[in-house]
Amino acid sequence: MIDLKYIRANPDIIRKAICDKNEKADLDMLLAKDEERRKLQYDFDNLRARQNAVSQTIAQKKRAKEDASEELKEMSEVASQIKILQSDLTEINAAVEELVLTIPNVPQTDVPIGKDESLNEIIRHVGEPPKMDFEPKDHLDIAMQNGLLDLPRGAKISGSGFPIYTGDGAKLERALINFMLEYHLQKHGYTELMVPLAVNRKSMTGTGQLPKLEDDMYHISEDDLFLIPTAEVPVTNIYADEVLSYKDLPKKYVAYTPCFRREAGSYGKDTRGLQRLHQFNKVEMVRFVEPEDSATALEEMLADAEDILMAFGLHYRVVSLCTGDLSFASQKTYDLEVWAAGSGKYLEVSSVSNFGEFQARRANIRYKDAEGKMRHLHTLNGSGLATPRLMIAIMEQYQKADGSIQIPDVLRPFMELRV
RNA sequence: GGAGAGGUGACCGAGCUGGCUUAAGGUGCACGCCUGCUAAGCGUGUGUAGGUCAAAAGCCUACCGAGGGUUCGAAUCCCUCCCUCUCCGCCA
Repeated sequence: MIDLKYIRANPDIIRKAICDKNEKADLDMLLAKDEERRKLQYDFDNLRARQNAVSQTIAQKKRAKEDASEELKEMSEVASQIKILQSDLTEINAAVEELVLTIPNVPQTDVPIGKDESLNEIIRHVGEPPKMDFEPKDHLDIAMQNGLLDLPRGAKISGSGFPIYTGDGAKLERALINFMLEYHLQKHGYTELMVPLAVNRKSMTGTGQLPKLEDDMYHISEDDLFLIPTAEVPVTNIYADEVLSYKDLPKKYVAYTPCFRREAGSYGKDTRGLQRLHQFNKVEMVRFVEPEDSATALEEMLADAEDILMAFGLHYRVVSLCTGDLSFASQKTYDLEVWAAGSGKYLEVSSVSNFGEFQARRANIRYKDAEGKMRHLHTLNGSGLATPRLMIAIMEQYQKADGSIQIPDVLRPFMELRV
């Protein structure tokens, strides 16, 4: 969340951020409630001060066996006033809190302004589309021909968007996950975590999925738990309500998890095969850094994700999201889009974002800097990578004329483990 | 799910027959002093958040797992919930 003091001091910046991000937060209501809150707080504090002072007097008089009935009479009046103020204060604090949580993060100044993805900025292309002397097939056709997927039966047991990977398809999926994990561990210095796949409401609020995206998530009502839409949620929240030392930073974690997304209300578009799923696998990178380091860390994480695509020898492009396409919590985001040769388009396989202190405030993650000052740290995360579209790209970019697939060399050892 | 014990400041830990605790004491940390022997001793300081203020200082308020309640006054009494530990039950 944004610092309330900052909002109060810079309402225009916030107003512009809400507008640029196509959000619908009621800033004026928030400012009015905040004003009201401060008045109440002031009255409450003064009354409390009075009560504390007189209570001391009462205690002294009682000890000296003196009469304190006059003070007691006054205090019974004060106490009832305090009670009223207290409940008003509780109410208004909750209202302010609720409103603050609807204020989106402020985009960085170098983020292109635009209302939707059509105004995203393509930063660069890397590699070349493979040259083929035959008509490339679509990944679903390739997968069917090679027996890698069974989507109808996935749909039967769960619903559409829940894929079954079969035989070598399952093995390839597992190889991708293992390769990416090991790559980030060995070459990029991350620490691996295995984390819960169901998290509570507090965690979802901490990273910013709630309250906005509740309808997009699978919810276990009996226990009020949510299936994670990304490992970002459990991993970022591991330090919620904690105070770290600057000596502990930066922290770099990588975690593989399945991800679950209801994506309420989105049908039809780009849903063929593995393009858009309710359950998919993803290797996620998360960093906790000092504020001064987050801009650099973002570029590093982008490079970490790109390394995977380059290791696979895939053609892709790097996109900087415009304000309208930025997520609620993000200050700046790069997407990596990989070339799907069969369908002739670029597919998003990674999103790398800097959240500044936005998530750290929400989740209450702080650290003591070298001067001993308590500060909110910065969080970042990036997919490294999501597997379904990566697999699409591998199938489509590495297909041969006969419909078979030539697995990238770096994956071979992961496909051929022997027991 | 059942029974018992417990959750106190960065950490350990006292207080828990309500007011003389602005949460004792210790460890750690910071600064200073002392000392020739790989360290110890002594002294001082040491949280977070909100408010007030142009700002700082100062002052006020809140915070002893969370939320309610009783009371003039709650770390301390009562209720609900969460979590941890031990034992039992159930289960991969």
